[in-house]
Amino acid sequence: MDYQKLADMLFPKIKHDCQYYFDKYPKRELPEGAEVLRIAPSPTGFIHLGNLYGALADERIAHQSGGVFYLRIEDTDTKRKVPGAVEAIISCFDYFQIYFDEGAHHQPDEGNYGPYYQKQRKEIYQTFAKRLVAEGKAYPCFCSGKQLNEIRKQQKDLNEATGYYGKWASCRNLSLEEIKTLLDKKEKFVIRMKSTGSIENQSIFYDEIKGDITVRENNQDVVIIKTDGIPTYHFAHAIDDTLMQTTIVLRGEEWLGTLPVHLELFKMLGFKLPRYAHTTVLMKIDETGTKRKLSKRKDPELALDYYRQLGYHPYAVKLYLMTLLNWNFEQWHLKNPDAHLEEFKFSLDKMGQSGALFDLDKLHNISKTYLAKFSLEEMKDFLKAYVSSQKKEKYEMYFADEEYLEQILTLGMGLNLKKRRKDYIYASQILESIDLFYHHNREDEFICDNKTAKTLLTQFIETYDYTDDNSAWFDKVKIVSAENGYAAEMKEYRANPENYRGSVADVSEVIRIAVTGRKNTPDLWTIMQILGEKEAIQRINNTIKELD
RNA sequence: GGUCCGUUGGAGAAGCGGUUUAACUCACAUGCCUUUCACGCAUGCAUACACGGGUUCGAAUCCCGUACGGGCUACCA
Repeated sequence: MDYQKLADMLFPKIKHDCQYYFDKYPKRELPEGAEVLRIAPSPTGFIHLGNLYGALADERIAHQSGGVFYLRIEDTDTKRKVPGAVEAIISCFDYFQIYFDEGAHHQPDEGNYGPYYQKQRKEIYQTFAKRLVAEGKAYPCFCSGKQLNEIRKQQKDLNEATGYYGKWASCRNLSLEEIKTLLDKKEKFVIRMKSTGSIENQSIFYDEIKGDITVRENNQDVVIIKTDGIPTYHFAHAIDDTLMQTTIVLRGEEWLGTLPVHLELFKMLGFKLPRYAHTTVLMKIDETGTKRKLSKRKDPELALDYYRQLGYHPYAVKLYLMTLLNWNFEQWHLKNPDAHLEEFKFSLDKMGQSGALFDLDKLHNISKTYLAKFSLEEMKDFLKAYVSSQKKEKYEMYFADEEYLEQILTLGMGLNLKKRRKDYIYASQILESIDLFYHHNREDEFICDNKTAKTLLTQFIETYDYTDDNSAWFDKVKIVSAENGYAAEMKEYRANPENYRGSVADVSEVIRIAVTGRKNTPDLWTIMQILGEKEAIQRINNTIKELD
C-alpha cells in the first residue's frame, strides 16, 4: 500500500510538514528545573471545586519552579459546547486569583505557543495525522455508528472485549482503491491509530502522585480525528502538550484508564513523554450515604460560581483546597499563620491518594479564621466588592453611611476586643448577620411569657439613658432583674437557682430580642449605641406595643 | 463483565516492618471565662488501621485472596 498516496488523498489541503510546527514553536527558554503545566478545561458551562483544586496544584508547581502556567481550551467536543462557557471559566479563575502566564485567558491569546483553543489548531492536528497515515500508523475508518454498535454486540455475544481492534478493525484492510471509491462517494470517515499493542503486556509506569502503577498496553484502534476533522482528546493531548512543551501533565485520575492510549500515541509520534500526575477526584456523600465523585449534573451547589455568589473569600477557598492538596500544608499554615500560601513548598508527592470528601465545616472554619485577620478597611473592601457585583441594589443601603457600617463591623469583628470574634464566614452571611442594624424583625421567641417580657421591657425603658456607659447600663438591667425576681448576680444565681425566676442573663435576653430580634448577638449595649438613641428606644417601644 | 486506582475514629490526614498505649486539623461534648453569642483556655469523645490468610522474633506498614468504594471501558472530555 502506498501510504503517502493515501495520506495525500485524505488530507489534500495540508501543505506543511510536521517540522514546520517544531520550528514555529521553538524550545522554551526556561531556567533549570522550571516546570510547564496547564489547565485544559472543556467549555461545557460548568466548573466546580475539582477544577480549582487541579488548577491550584498546576499553578503552584509551575510558579514555584519558575516555570509557566497556561490555559488551553479543549473545545473539541462541538456537541457539548455551551456559549459563554469560556468567559465563565476565565472569570471564575480570575475571581479565585489563579493567574496564567499564557493562553486563552486574554483576547487575543497571549503567548508564543498558540492558538490555545483546540478548535483553532485543526490544521496542526491534521498535519500530524497525515504523517501518521503516511507512515502506515493510522488509517481512515468508514464504519458508521450503527456498524460499530453491531460489532460491539457481536463481541458481547462472543464474550470478547469490546472495541475496535485487531481482527475487528475491518477498515484496517481497506485497499487504496476501495478507499478512493468511498472518498469519491463523499463517505464520512474518521482517522484511527493502528495499534500495535497487546493487552497481554503489562509494565510499570511511574506517576508523580500515585507512584508505580501497572499499565497494560493499548490494543484499540482509537479514533484520533473525528468526522468533522477535529481531533479527539487523546490526539490533541499528545500534540498540544508536546508542541506547548508541557513538562508535567497534571489531570484528574479519570484519565488513568486511557493512559495506555496516550503512551502508544506518544511512541507512535516519536514524542518524548511528559511526566504525568493523576490527582484524586473530589467526592461528596450522597443522600444514600455513599461516596461519589462530584458531578456537574447532580451537584450544582459545588459549582465554583456558587461560592462566588455566596461571597466566599477566594483566598479562604484556596486555603481550604491547599489543605486537601498537600497534607502538610495545614500544619505549616498553623505555624506560619501570616505567611501567604505561595510561601509554602508545594509538592506532588504529598498529595492524597484517595478521593477526599468535600467538607463544608472545615471550609467555614478556615474562612472564619482567615477573615478574623482582616482589618476594618479590608473587610469593607471585601464587602464592597461583593455587594457591587452580587447585590447591586443594596449598595446604597450599606455604603451610603460608611461610618455607620464601620461601627457595625468593628463590633462584629471584635476589633475592640482582646481576641477577635470569628462570626464572619462569607460575604452574604456577613450581610445577613448585620441585617439587624438595617431592619427590625423578631426572629427569636422570648423565653418568658409576653406579660413578663412586657413588664421587664417597660421598666427597663423607663430607666434607660442613652448616655450611660456600658457598666451603668448593665447596672440598670440588674435593677430591673432584681425587682422582678431575677438574680442580678450570676454567681448567686448559680449557687441558688431555686430562689429565682431566672437570672440577669434572661432579662438581658428579653431586651436583646426586643432590640435586635435575636437571642444571640455581640454586645448589646454597643449595638444600642450604634443604633442611636432614637432607634434603640423606638425598637423597644414597638416591641412593647406588639406584646399587648 | 474486563481493567486500573483506592480502603486508618463522623470528615481530612500522618505513620509505610520495632520509642504506636496510632500524630495533627475540623466536627462533636464537657468545664472554665462570661449578661447571650462569638473568642480564648482546658479536658474529653470518638473506644479508627475493611475482612481472611500468609511472610517475620515482630505488620496499620510486605505478599496473596475476598469484600466494598471510585474511575475507565464513546467519533465526551
